[in-house]
Amino acid sequence: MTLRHSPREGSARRIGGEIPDATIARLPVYQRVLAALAESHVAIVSSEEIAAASGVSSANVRRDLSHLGSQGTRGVGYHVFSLLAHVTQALGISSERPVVIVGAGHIGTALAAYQGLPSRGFRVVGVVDISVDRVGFPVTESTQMRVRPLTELEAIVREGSARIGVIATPGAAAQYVCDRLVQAGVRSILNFAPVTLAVPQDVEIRQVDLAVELQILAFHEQRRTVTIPECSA
Amino acid sequence: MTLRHSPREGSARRIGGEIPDATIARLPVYQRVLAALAESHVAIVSSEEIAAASGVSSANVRRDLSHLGSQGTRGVGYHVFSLLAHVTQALGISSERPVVIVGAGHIGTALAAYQGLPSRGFRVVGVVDISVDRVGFPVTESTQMRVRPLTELEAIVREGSARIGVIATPGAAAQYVCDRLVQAGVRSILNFAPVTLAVPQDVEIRQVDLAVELQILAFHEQRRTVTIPECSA
DNA sequence: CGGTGTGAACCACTTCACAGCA
DNA sequence: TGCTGTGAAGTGGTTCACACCG
Repeated sequence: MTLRHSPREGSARRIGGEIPDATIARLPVYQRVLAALAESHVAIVSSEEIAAASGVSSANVRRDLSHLGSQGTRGVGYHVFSLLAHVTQALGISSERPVVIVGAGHIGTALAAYQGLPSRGFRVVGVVDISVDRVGFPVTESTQMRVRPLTELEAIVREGSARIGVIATPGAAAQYVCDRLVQAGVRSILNFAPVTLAVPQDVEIRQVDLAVELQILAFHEQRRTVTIPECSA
Repeated sequence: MTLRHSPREGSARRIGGEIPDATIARLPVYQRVLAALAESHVAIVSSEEIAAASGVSSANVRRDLSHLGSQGTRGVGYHVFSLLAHVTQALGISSERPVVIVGAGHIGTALAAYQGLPSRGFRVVGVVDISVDRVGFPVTESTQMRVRPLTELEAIVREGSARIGVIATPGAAAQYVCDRLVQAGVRSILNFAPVTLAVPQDVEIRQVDLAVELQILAFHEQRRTVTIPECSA
């Protein structure tokens, strides 16, 4: 799932275009699709094609893109390169965003090893863990980055200017780690631990729980087998 | 993120209570919270308390629970055990759901090793990979389950009666694997590869893209720094 | 033509506010 | 008295349908 924690940042107006949250959640997908098209030297694309490649309705794609004030050509479509630039710009990939990862288990390592991060504007400035079995060892085979001790968390955040943190620890440690991240100045947290975290209002949390995703699938699966699949009139 | 693929299953009515999707996505969270309370031998809980522990408003909790036709006591609260039973029952955890995982990289391994799965009603019946470097080796240190070759995918699905599959492969392989899963009879797929998959209408896909989650955080992060944080009247 | 951009209708979900009951 | 359960109002997002224009 993806809990949205703060119902609506009581203050904090948006910039010009007033982009809805639902649109923002889709922009990265469009970006990926457009990047692939650009790679294939496709110059023009229609909302219908973007829709098909993103699993969204074409009307929704057009609405989303209109929020960026983006410029398609009527009767033709969108210019892939300029649209990609627009989307990328809206997502703010201009600068390199430092990210710190807490927990060098499977998920933490997966994220640290993920090839797609640099191209999306992220740089992992450190992976920390509490276990002596992991500290000092390379994060993955393909990197020379080493896992650092939890004690260095604050130093890593400070030196790397990280404002985004990832919690990939067991549930029991999550709130403690969260507090330390917030204390160190991290403002955005991606939490993989299966617990609800308490944070100050100005810190944003995104929750990803793998078991929850499976449970949602299972629910629909169950319903499908109980319900009559085709029910006309 | 969590793309909802089918805008609304054109057919397929819901059962009695007509439970909304948004509620379903929160039920697993309530389940977790209630299980923890039960563990602590708490007998009664109010919607306010559940709300606090789940990061949801109390009105929303009450509304959600009312969809299950659940029975709280006015002036008192909910009986933890019976409510937990209700929620669990609604999620359909009665039976053990077999799951097959494709890709024994970090994410696939993380899921296979996740302790929380059995208690939520899932059983991993197989982990397959195409790489000779992984096939035959134990999935994790703590299991005797071994990674099996991709060629055995269909056999594993059949023998394990798996109707849920997880794709944890590189993007390039995802559609191919997806086709094979569907062909083998899998009806629900959790996809971690950063691609949009094409599936028949009766197959449900849930998409989890770690980079997308980070990008959404980054967007808000950016906006926060650009916008005036406190803007009264 | 053909595809964008968008008002307007529609829909799903959330929140408010309070009646109703232990 | 206090908390549930729920009509009614509010909010945000999606879809429709078509005017508009290259």
